[in-house]
Amino acid sequence: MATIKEVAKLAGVSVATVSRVLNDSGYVGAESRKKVEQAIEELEFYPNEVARSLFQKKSKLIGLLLPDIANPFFPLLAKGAEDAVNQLGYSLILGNVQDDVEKEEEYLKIFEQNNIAGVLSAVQGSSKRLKNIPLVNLDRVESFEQYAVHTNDYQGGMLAAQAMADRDPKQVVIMVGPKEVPGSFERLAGSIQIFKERDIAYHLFQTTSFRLEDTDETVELFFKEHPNADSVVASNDVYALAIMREAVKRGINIPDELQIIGYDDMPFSRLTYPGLSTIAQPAYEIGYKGAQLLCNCIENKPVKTKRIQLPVELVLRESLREKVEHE
Amino acid sequence: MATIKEVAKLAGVSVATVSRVLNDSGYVGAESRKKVEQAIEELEFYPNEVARSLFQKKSKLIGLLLPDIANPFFPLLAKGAEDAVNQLGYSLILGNVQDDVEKEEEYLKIFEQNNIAGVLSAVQGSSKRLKNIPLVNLDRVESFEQYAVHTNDYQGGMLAAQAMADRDPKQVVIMVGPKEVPGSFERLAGSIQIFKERDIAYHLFQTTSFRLEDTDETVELFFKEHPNADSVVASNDVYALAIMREAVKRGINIPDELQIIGYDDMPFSRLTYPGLSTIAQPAYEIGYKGAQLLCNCIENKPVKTKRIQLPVELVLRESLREKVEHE
DNA sequence: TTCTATTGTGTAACCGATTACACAAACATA
DNA sequence: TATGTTTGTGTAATCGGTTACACAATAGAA
Repeated sequence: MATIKEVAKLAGVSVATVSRVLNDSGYVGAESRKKVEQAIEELEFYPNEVARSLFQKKSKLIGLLLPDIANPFFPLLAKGAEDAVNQLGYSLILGNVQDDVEKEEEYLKIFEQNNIAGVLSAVQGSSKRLKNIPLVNLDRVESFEQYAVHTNDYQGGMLAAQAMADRDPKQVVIMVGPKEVPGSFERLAGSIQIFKERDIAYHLFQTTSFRLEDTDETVELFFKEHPNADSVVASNDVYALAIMREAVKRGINIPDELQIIGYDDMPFSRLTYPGLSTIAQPAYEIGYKGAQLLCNCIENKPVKTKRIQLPVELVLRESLREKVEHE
Repeated sequence: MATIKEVAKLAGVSVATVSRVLNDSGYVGAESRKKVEQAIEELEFYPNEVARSLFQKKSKLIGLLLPDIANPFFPLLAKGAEDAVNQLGYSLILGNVQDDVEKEEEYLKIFEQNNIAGVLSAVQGSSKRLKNIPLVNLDRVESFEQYAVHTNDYQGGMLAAQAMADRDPKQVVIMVGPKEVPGSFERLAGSIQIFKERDIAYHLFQTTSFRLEDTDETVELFFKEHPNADSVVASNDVYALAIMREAVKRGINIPDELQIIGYDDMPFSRLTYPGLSTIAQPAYEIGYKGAQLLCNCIENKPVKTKRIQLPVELVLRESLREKVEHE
């Protein structure tokens, strides 16, 4: 890789002039500019970001913290973030945290060591150690002063419950996501409100993690605790599908004997039959908008709102029964 | 963030001594070492990787090139890579290439600009521009001199075809993956060998991409071209599930009227019912082993084999009929 | 014409680490 | 005791950029 010195030499100017051409800063004569551009072309020069980053104390790298990239919600989010970030001249350092606080801390340290320009975080407490590094929370909201892109979990919980309530549920079970996930509580509250309003009884089933490895166990437990469930509001699509599978396996007809609604609208939720009805979360958008917001912060551009709320949406497929009118 | 200078001052030594303590290099007196360690502790100092990287012309970052992170094969691979790399003190820069050659080139440039230590690539031609940067190909094999971790696609193709051939297929259709994906051809060859040996007729159906967005279109085309297919060897799980869904929707019984086998064993392939029979690719392992191999190259450690081949495995679920013996 | 403002360019310090080299002290060996 | 080796430490150069500052040349204003 050629350096700025070599370019300067070939162009017959000083490194300062080359740098000015590169950054379009300060005054550069037409003559010099041309010579420098030619030299750059000839040497196929492109500046070393490490050197730049050292001086500026700020790199073109953005840290992306994910709870678990194997959870199908996050690749989509990552893709959105990557697209946005890439368009704006940044790149992502991937921090897969596996719901492990230590690993999260470790990554925040690594980020700092690399003069990261900002952090996109879909995990809990990332804000602590970072001093002057902008951070945007994705999906999960920490506190109200922080930047965040998220969805209305309360509304999502309501939508799911509403869809269920409209379909003559007999034995409702609401799966509640892990306590540490702030959204879980909101969703639950939304669902409960609807069921209370409609005067429909419900049971709760607490899941302890969103990790893909734990589904089998959880599903087994679910059927043990709620063998007569006829209407399930699941905490995400993975659990919904897992329950659906187990149900079909047991010869329970979906949706006649057991109807179910998921949460997220994972890409593969429409690949099953019966297709999973679910609350669609705009994972890609969350990543994309979050990255845009972060880049605006990084570059001190005016930011309209610190918090962007994206809508969720009911997606009806075959896992819910026909809607009962006049209720 | 404290610097090495501040540590030196607090400890009453020179920066060189601090550096020696940090890197356990050269001679350091017991007295000095203790003072430095105390200062480090007191200032919560950790070295700036950017400065280190500038001098060494080599960072602790590894580039990860993926064709499409939304394709569920790759998050798993990424997770494996991340786990390994992280254990060895490196971090990943995510390069999601979207099957776009330009974006790939762009990322390779970005990687160079960041003094990347090495590249893990699951995309085609990444080797061109890199001069002295080690690269390990994941899943896809380019040429025989290159480092790679991959599976035996030929064998995979055979396994899939064998499973099918053992189950009294009447109308076989083999879905062939995109031509650009080297493995596709191998798998096809493996499958064809089996069907030829068994004297079973088959049709081919060419898919043009592995991108998640294109499934609907492809499945529609598939049923138009092969309405009477009774045994499908799919090019991956996503297509297999998509076809299964469409079939069930059309009232075609799985597996009695149409049996199907996928490829990959995605996490959600076991969440459907009927569960998808498939050829399991060790995506996580590919990433993990690939990252280990790369790190060994980077650190000039002895490498036993340039190419690691991992086994694939037939996973039987409900999408295939019962095996017919005595054939 | 003279003075100031604008334009153009180079020199050198700087970012925060690593390390070659010089030098001194302590130790071992002859 | 003289000499060589090992140990310990600091100074300064270096990595590849950016930019403050100095200075010169030119243009414009008075």
